[in-house]
Amino acid sequence: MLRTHTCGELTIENVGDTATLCGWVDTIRDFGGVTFIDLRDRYGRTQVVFNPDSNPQVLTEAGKLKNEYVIKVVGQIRPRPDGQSNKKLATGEIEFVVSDLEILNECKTPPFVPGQKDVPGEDLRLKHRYLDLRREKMLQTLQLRSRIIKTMRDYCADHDFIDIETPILGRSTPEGARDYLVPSRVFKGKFYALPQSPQIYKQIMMIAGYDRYIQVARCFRDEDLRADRQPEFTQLDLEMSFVDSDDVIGMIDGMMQRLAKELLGLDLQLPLQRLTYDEAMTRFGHDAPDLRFGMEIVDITDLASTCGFGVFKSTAEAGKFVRGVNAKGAAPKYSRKRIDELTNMVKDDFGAKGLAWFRCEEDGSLFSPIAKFFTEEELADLKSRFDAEPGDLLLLIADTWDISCKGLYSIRKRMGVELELYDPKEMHFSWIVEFPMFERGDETERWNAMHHPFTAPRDQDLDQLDSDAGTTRAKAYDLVINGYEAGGGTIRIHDSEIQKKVFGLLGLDEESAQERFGFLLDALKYGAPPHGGIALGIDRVVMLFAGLDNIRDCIAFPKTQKAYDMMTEAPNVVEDLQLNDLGIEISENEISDDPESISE
RNA sequence: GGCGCUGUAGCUCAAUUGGUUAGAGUCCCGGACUGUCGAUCCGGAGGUUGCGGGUUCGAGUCCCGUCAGCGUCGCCA
Repeated sequence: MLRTHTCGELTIENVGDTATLCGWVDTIRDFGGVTFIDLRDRYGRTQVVFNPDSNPQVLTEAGKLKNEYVIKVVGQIRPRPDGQSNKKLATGEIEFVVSDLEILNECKTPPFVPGQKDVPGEDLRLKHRYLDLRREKMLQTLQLRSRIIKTMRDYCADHDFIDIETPILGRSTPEGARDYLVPSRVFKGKFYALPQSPQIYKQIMMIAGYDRYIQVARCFRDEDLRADRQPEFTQLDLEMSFVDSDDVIGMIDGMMQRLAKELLGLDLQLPLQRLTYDEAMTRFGHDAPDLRFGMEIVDITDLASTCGFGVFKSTAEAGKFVRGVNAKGAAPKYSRKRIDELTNMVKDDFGAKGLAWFRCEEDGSLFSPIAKFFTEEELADLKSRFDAEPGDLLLLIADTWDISCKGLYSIRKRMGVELELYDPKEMHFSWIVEFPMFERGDETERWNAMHHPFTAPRDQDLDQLDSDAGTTRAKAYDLVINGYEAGGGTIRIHDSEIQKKVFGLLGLDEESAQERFGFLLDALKYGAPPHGGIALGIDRVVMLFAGLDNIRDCIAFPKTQKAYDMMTEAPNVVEDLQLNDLGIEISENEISDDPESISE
C-alpha cells in the first residue's frame, strides 16, 4: 500500500505517529508562509500542513498543488493549536505536518469541483460522472446502497435463501414491457432479449427444488423514463416454495423491519399495514398511495344524482362518479389562479373535463361558482360529508372511475407536498393486496393480465374465473413505501388446469402459449411445488431510504431521459464489420443524428 | 408521440415594459500574506446569451423551428 492510513481515521490517539496519506487535494489555503490542504479520500478529510519548520522545500512544492491533484504525503500527526479544532471533521482534532510530498497525478482544471456549494447541472454531472461521484452526497448514497443490498442479502442468507444467477441473454419473457434485443451472430435473424425480470428462471428454480431463491438482478425495460424509472435497474428478486401470500409478505415484513432498524434506526411495527386494492382506489385513487397523510377521497355520486348542477347530475346518471377531496386549510393559499393550475393539470394529464371547487368561508358557508345550483340542504350535506371547516377547499371531479382516480390522486399528491401535510423524513411502509386478476384491454373484449399470466387467483375466487372474471382477485401484493411502489409479487399458478383457464381468458390459445413459454409450461408438469415470490426495486428503496426524489442519484452510472449515457456516449454506431457478422443492415433513413455532433 | 419548465463566462446565477459597452460570486492566471478551514486582500483574463430563422429603428428578452437536460401524460403487466 502506498499509504499507512486513510484520510478519515487519524485522531488525537495518533498524535506523535508518523504516517503516509494518499488522496485528492480538496481545498487549498495558502498563507505564503504556511499552507493548509484538506486531503480527501472516500473515508474523510484530513488537514495537512506545509510549513517551513518541518521542511522548507515541501512548502515550495506545495505551491504547485491545485484542486483535485492526487498526492502522497509523509508526515507526523500533531494536535491542533488551542481553539483551532474543526468540529465538522472526524479528524478535526489533529493535523498532519508534511515532511515529504509526492504528486502522484495532476488534474486538469475540472469543470466543477466536488466540494462546490452549488450543485452543477445534471447534464454536466453525468458527462463528468467521475467528478460527480466524488461529491459527498453521491458517496453517501452509494454507500447506503451497498449497505442496503448487504442487509438484504444477510437477511436472506439467515433465512436459508440461495443466491442464484440467471442469464442476461435470454428470450422474451411474458412481461409487458418492450424488450431490449441482442442480435445473435450464430442464428442470423434471431435475437436474445435482455431480461425484464428473471421471472421464468426463478419459477424454474422452484420446480428444481431450490425452495428459497434470491438474486440481486439487473433488469431491462425499453420504455420511457421517469424520475423513478431507469431503462436498466436492479431488483432483489426472490421466490419461495410451499408458501402462500402471507408467507412471502411476512418474509418481506421482516426484511423491511431489519432494513429500517439497521439503516435508519427505525422500529417498524409488524405486520405492516395492509390495504386491499379496491380500498386503495376508493380512498386514494391509486394502487400505491402515500399513507403519510389523509385527504381521502369522498364519493358524492348519490348526492350529485339529485342535485341541480347539470354536469354532476348527468355524470351520476351516466353511471360515472362524482368524487372529491378536502384540502384542509388550503383555501387562503389557493387563489383562483392556483386552482386553475390544478384544473389544467387534471384536464391536460388525464382528460378530465373540469375541476369543481367549494371554499368554506369564515362563517362556515360554502362559496363556489356552482353553489347556486345546490339547495341549502345539499350544501349542508356536502359540507358534512367532507367534514369541511372554515379555510378548507373542496375539489371535485365528475367523470369516469378511472379519470376521477387519476385526477384526485395527482391533486392529493401535489397538495400533500404544497400544504406540507406530512413530514418528508417520515417513512411509511404498507402492502396493497388482492389486486384484480384482469383488466380490460383497450376497446377489446379481451382481458389483460394485471400482473403476469402465471399469477394465481385467490382460492375463494376460483369459481368466478368462469362466471365473472372481472371480479376475480389475485394472490398479488405490492410493497408501498411513501407512495412509491417499492416491490410487487404474486403466488404463481402451479395447476395446469387453472393455468389453461387463465390463458383462455387472456385470449392465449394453447398453441401460442406453448410457442411463447412452452418450456415453463412443460416444467410445471414435472412436479411443480406451490410457489410465489416478489421483486423489490432496489434503486427505489435506496432512493426512499436516502430521502431522495430521483432514482438517478442512487445509481452510479444512470442514463438520461432518452436512455443515453452522456459519459460513454452509448448507444453509438458500430463498425460495419460487426453488423456484417450479425447479418444486419441499417436503412439510411433510419439512422438518427449522432447526439455528439448536434450538441454544440 | 403529447404537454410543460430550463438553456446567458469553465461553474452557479442576475440583467425593469424590448433600449447604452450583458453583470455578480466562484473557478482560472499574476501578486501579497505564518494559523486557516467557504481563508483574506490587490490586479487580470474570461461571452456569437444552445443552434437556425423571423418581427423590430433596436432582441438575452417577443414569435416560429430545432437540439439538449429535466418534469409529466401516454407507456412501464
